[in-house]
Amino acid sequence: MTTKSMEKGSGDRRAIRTKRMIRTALAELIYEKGFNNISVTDLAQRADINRGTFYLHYVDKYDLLEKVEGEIIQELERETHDLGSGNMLRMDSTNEPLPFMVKLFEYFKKNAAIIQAILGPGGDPSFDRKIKKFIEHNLFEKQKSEGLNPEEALISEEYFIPYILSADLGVIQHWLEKGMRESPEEMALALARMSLLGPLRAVGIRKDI
Amino acid sequence: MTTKSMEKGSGDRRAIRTKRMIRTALAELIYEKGFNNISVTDLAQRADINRGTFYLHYVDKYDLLEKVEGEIIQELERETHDLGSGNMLRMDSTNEPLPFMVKLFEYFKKNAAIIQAILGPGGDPSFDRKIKKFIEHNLFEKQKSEGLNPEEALISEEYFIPYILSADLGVIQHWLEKGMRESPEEMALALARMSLLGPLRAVGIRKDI
DNA sequence: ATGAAAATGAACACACTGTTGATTAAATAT
DNA sequence: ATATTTAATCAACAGTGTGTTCATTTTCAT
Repeated sequence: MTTKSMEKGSGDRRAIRTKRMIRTALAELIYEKGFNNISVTDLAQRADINRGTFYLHYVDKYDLLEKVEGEIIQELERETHDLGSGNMLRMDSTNEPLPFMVKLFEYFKKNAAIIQAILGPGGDPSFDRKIKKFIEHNLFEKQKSEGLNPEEALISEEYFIPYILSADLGVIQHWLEKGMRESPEEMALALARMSLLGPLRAVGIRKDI
Repeated sequence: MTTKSMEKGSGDRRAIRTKRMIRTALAELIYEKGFNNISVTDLAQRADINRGTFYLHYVDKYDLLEKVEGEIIQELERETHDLGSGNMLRMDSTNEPLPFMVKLFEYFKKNAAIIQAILGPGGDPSFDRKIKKFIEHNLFEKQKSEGLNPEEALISEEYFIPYILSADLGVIQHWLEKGMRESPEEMALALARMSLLGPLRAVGIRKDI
């Protein structure tokens, strides 16, 4: 887009420092009082910068949130784009997690503070959808209906993807909130098993079906 | 609490009318511009009432949202409390949906406008949790771990409930957004099958496991 | 060391807030 | 049908946060 580097003032130490402090303040404040109740004044105070400085980098607090979310998605794409072929529909072992899912849990663990804030009750309800869309692109890419036999389908094809995506994200959130006690590998495996066998059989009940 | 009826001014026709108009305005405006960007002034204009009148009923817009959400949960409880025994863990037929789930879809269809607004991207991220908690109380009440054999569990018991709750709500949201083309019975049955058999087998892929 | 870029501090009009008091309108009760 | 009670209106108020500007100071890159 721009002719110079890539964005206005992203090369300067000060600008980077300022943005970092604003982002940290954002995570803290969302967690403390919810995004709704945050003012730019709050952010500036918490980040220990002049209020005017905030407007040097962001239009308003919504612009800030949007950009932070965008950077998270971009970073996720960067860290997972080389993990191709790990398609959900081809997964056949209940003893090996999908590499993509492992990476996902690892990234979430690494950036738990800001992600938990945005995904949490005081966060942004639209981020949920952005994450799901990202996961969908990676789990069900292209060959969506390959190997799918409409004759044998017990349910409409339309709903099993939202089912899995929501389930996965729900488990991720639960894991985050409970302090990330399990390893990314354990979690990714648990998800694979629940989607393959069904949550009820995977947990040991209902092995009779 | 109060000695008189139950709440200040809830018996008067005018008060009821006003509240109804404010609620309708709320649903519309959330849908249009998101709860974040709504002002009390907006609500009053859209509902065609004096701004001061709003403050006669609610403290602020957050109070309004909270009360609307509370009423939804209360109404749900009222409409489903007689549907006992429909426990998820005891469900054994893949041809009969849980009555509780059918009722849930029916209620959501009946109140689609406001619920879609609050659950949607411009809505309240904490409502998600309230709904899930309500569903959990009804699907997994009390006898949580009955019939559960820890020896045979492939995954930690802790995660299958969040898995199912998130999956269910995700499917409900998808159904709402796509215009509620399927009947509540169809949807409840699809959910039952996916949780019993696993989403992948239920849709016709992966019958080999 | 010098020019460029970022951060500061103060000031500004503006929009929305939440409250008040006086007045009008409409519902309920008898 | 009228009296009484309750809700809604209207205008005005100070208060808070907004987004912008401009002159000035500080820091960075080279």
